[in-house]
Amino acid sequence: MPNQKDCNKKMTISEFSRSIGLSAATISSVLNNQHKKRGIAPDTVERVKTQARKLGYRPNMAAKKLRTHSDKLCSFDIAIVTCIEVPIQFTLGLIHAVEKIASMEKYKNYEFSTQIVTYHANKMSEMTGMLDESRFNGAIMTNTMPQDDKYFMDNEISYPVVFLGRYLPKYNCVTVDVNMAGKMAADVLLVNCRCTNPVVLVPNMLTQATSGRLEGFQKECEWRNIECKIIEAKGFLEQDGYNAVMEYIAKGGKIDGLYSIFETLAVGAYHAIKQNGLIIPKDVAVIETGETSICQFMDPPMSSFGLSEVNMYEVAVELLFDQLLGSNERIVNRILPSIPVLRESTNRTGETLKK
Amino acid sequence: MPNQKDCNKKMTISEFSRSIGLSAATISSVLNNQHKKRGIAPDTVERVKTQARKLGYRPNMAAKKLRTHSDKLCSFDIAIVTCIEVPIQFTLGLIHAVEKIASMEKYKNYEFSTQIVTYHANKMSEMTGMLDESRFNGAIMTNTMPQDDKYFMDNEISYPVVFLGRYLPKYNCVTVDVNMAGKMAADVLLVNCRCTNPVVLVPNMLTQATSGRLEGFQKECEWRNIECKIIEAKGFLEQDGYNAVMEYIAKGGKIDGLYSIFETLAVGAYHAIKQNGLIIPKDVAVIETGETSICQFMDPPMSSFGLSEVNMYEVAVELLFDQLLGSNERIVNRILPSIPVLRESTNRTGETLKK
DNA sequence: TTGTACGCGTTATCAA
DNA sequence: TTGATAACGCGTACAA
Repeated sequence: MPNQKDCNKKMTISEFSRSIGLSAATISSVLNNQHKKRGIAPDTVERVKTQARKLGYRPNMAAKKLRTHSDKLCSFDIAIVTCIEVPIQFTLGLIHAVEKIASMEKYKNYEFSTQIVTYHANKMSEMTGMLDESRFNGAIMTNTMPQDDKYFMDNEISYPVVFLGRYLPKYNCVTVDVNMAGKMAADVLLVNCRCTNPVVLVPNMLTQATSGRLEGFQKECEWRNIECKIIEAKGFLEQDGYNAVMEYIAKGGKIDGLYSIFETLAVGAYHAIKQNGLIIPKDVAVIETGETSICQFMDPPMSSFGLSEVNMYEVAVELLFDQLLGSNERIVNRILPSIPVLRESTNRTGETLKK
Repeated sequence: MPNQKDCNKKMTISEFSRSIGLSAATISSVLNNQHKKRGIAPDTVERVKTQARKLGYRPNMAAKKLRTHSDKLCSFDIAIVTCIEVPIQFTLGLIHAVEKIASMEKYKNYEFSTQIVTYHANKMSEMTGMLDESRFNGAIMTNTMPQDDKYFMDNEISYPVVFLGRYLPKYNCVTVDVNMAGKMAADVLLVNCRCTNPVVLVPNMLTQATSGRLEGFQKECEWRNIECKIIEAKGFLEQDGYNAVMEYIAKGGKIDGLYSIFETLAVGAYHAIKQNGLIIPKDVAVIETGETSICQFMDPPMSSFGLSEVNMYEVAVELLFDQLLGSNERIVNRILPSIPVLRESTNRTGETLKK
């Protein structure tokens, strides 16, 4: 009898049963601590436990749940699907949101089990079981890349799904008005700060959200007849933002205003700007996308785009839950406003900003 | 026939079957896009789809997997268990680690499905199914609070589990040498920086890891006969760290060195220190626990404790996987060294630090 | 003290 | 074109 480690197929309780010469019922009761109630002989208990360890037997969860959860409350398996390459702050927000929404009164009779599913950028088509309802009952998709979006448009997901931060006409979406955000960022830099050499800092992979911001920013610059440079970082991390800006300045690139369309990049950019002896906001005004908790603790506090009082994650999760319960048939597209939160990094008038 | 929304019990395909007057097999094939292959009549297909939407029918994943995945490769359900109150950067590292370790050659015949399970601080005892192998085959426990640790010591988890960042004798653990970290932090502040008014900044809830650091720091201060003050923040967030330090200074508290045992708190503390006109490191030297990507981009770059080349998350995940496959019976306790990464925030000699 | 038989909800196969 | 039936792996009531 090979143990689990040497065997591709998952061992079942009946194989276990054969290997030890006891019935499956006996084994089951021992492994679930029911042996006292059932009155199993102490040395049988020991034999079973020892053999379980030796074989590396692990019960099949699907079978176990099927048998056990049947008459319990109604449960759903949901997934948070995210691309592994993007720093997954989003995922955190979603996990918290699931916890919070699930505890709402209206869902008290339901149980939600959350899976995390990761995939590689633009490789969604290589995943199996994403279109059919064969892995989970519902999902929130986030951080998808253009190829992935295309895959979902060319094909059809057959279960409730909410796309977060991107708009795909066929599906439920919760997005922010990214074009508007880009436009407003440009307005802040060009009008408020009177920048003449604005620069946009972007990651090397553009999602629908990030490219929308870039576009909004560029259009506004164009309209105002001001040239706008683009710096492409080699990834999504602080270090990538730092490297990109250092290189740009070293090459003599001009800059008196920076719009970072990804938060972590802005943190690195801040450092690069200061290291070049430039002062924020006097020499370079900075604004970025993604109002997270550290913005106001940067030095100087960094202007950003927030989401007012609405929590994007909670909106997405509640939408998914309602779709799961089957009330809404129609496709929902919620566009949340993107509100600029102006701080010192774009304050060139020297006025004290109200708290 | 009530739809899913009005019914506590989960609707099954046979109820669906009765409600529409078709066999379960027919319904199943339609909902799984097998109707072409099976030659189902077009209007039957339509009827089934319509009814499915009307009823809000969602298949039972456990049953589906049981039937479908049987002869596929061997799969395990694992969980990342984390307390909801703590900002879950740890969770992120774990998710990435699972992705990475699962793709290793030695696990190519296995499939891992990752669940996220959250619970409230010190309320582990109120969770169901955490001791028996009834929800997942294995788990990584992190961010547990003292009461939770006690619960796990008083009871027995019957499946493979790895505790991350805390030491519980009965179980596999991957920890860092927190006492040593606390001691070294004290050495940096007291010896290198010659601080005479060291302060420790702690969150309001102490885990085993955080209290170990505090203890190590305090002991070292005591041994050197220097008094050390403790500031307790009201939570784990930047804002909490900021508030706590502002309040301490406002009350006339002395401070010329700060050890923050939680990273986000340090970010807020930085801001508070600067806002009081104090200069880092000249007036206040700062060091913290948790080498994350933003440390080196703070102004000035912040000293911290890192984990050298070993990735704590990956160690934990690989340990769990190996236990799942049943090779190791013995309990493993891996203590990883905590390496100080000194940057400008503790550099009082004015020397240029090597990169 | 242990084994037998059944059913959980689904899908694949075969029969009609 | 559709329905009946068996089987997936497990837990439990009941029989032995």
